[in-house]
Amino acid sequence: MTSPSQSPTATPRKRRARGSISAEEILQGAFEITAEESLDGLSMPRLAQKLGVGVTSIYWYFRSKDELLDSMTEQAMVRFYEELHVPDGLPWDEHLRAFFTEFRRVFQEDDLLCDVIIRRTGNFTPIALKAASERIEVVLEALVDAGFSAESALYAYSCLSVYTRGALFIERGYALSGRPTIRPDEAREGLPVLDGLRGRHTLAMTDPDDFEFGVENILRGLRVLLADEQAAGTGGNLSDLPAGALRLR
Amino acid sequence: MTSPSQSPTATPRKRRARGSISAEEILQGAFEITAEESLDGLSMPRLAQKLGVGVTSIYWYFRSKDELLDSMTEQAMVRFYEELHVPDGLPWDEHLRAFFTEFRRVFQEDDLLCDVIIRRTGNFTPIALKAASERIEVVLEALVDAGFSAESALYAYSCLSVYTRGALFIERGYALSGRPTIRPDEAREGLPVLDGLRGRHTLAMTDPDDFEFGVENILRGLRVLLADEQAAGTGGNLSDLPAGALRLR
DNA sequence: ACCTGAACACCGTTCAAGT
DNA sequence: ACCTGAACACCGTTCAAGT
Repeated sequence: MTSPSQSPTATPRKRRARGSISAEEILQGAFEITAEESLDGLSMPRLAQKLGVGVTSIYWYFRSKDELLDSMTEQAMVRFYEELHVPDGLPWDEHLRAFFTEFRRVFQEDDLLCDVIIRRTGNFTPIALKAASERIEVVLEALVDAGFSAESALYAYSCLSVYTRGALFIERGYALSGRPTIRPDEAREGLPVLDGLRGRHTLAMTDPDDFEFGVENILRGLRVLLADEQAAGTGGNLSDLPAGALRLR
Repeated sequence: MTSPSQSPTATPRKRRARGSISAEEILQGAFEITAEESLDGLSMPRLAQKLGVGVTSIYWYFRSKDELLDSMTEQAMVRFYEELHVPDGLPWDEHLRAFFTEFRRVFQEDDLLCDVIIRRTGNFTPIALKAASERIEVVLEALVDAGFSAESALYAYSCLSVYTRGALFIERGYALSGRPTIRPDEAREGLPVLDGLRGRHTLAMTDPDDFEFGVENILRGLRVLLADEQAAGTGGNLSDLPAGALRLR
């Protein structure tokens, strides 16, 4: 009555044929469970049950749950870049804005991708890293074409990437905690500036207007940097001349 | 031989007296375990064992592990701000730089604080939120004194905060994954810009020079914003005049 | 009012088989 | 070569007591 093989007459589930499972099928099941609830709801027993397979069978295809997650990340990475649509031919700053706005949009709309990519940065396999690098390269080339040095281009990308992923981390953390995002205003009592913003501004720091400000502000900084670099760079190794020194020529 | 109460003659651990445990003592034990290994190593049984207490006793003081973690976050918050030393009297941009550089330093040097505060944003209790708000207010006031509007001050703080916490999230993710931070360079093959930076720049995006660039670039953006705001703001509601329009007076 | 062990429903993983 | 159940060492949490 309590055991899985209930009474002796009930079928305890047939043994599956030799080639009847595959890594691909396991991965698909894992994605389905994660999509239905969350990554926390994904367990080896639940997955085995869903596939109609003994728990241990999964370990033939994936040495550990971690290895399974790594494969999910790789596969999700491909899916992510397929969904990331950024128009061509934009000026560099509009390009960055479009790229990171879209970057954020895709992850906001798909918690699964967020859990399996953003929250697993640091667990990227070489394959996942390669996929990311290829997409980053495209953005870097646009920046270099616009006049940034390769170094500055990567710094610029990194800054926006860390900012955007930071916002996603924080937002996902709120969602997973199950607590209300909008916080009680008591925390602002006796704090004149914060209290003055009551009603106009939450402390979430990741609302749409926060994100827009953040991206625009980083772009503002990059524009100044580019102007400085171009002013200094045309004559050779002049990067410590004051900005605009060459305009006198 | 295998059971905790080994042979009948061995002491199975005495029953503790009525007032012999306290929430404070439990919290302290929880911090010790977390400091010795990591937050993942903290479990209710391990904690009970460390305290010489039945597992269930902890549940008298904390309704759940989550509630215990919430209390840890609150207490860590106080500790964090005690360790955060930012000099007084700096100009606003140097103030922000000092604040967030120090912010990052403290969390980098103390994984426990990082695990219990940064990685638990979204789980802040009203008490934790209050502590944070009070410290944020100080920074906001410095910005308002420098001429920023209250809105811009909070946006500015949020941008740097999200960026800094993003960097900490990512770095901690690398550390916890146990994988090497410096990645194989194969991912760069066939990618001219990234390949050209080989050896000079990893893809971690959170190295010290990355962070410095990110903060400086955000400050650059804020300087332009402040100049625009001051130019537009002196005459009243002129925020859509082009920057510098009032300088002609 | 406080502390307790036994028990429940879960985990991830290993082992020694089966076919 | 692939699939299996039993078993191990863990979890967080609840219950029905003890004192």
